Amino acid sequence: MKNTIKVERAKKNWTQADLAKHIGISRQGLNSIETGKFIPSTVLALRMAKVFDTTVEVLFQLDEAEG
Amino acid sequence: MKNTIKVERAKKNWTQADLAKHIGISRQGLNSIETGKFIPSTVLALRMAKVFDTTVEVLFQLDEAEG
DNA sequence: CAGCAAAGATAAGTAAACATTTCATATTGT
DNA sequence: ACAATATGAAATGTTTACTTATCTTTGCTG
Repeated sequence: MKNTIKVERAKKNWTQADLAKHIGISRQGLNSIETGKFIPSTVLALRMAKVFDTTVEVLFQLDEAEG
Repeated sequence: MKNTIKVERAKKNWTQADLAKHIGISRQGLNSIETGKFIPSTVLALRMAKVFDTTVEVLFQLDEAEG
């Protein structure tokens, strides 16, 4: 799964630590999500979409193998 | 977190087993998601939204404590 | 009423998410 | 270039998503 977290973060000029704090996870946890090391729960995805004022579908995109 | 999986399933006249097969998880796993026993991964949420031709936000709603 | 399919629930086990700590490597400002 | 800050990443440990199996309940249909 791909994501556009870094882009959305840049729009708000937030660090990983900033975003992590907003959605209630550790900085390292967010880093692992952002770099695709693990799949976030739907709660986290919804929280992220909310703070970025966008949708889960915009933030996360399934790739071929997952579709 | 609340969800409208049952409603969407009813629209398509699918059983839990049908939906589970479509998104690639066990029937019991889907049952546990549908009844709120655990939070699905974003991949599953996106797959569900896709097969129902809707969005993750429509299928899953954070409640107060999670918002 | 019998019998089957759909659904809910629970227990035990596995895999993966997420935390914490720590260290290395950019990137940026002065 | 130097220092401070931001990011990437690995090891270890805990929690939780998810599987498989089993049992019960509900509702439908012969």
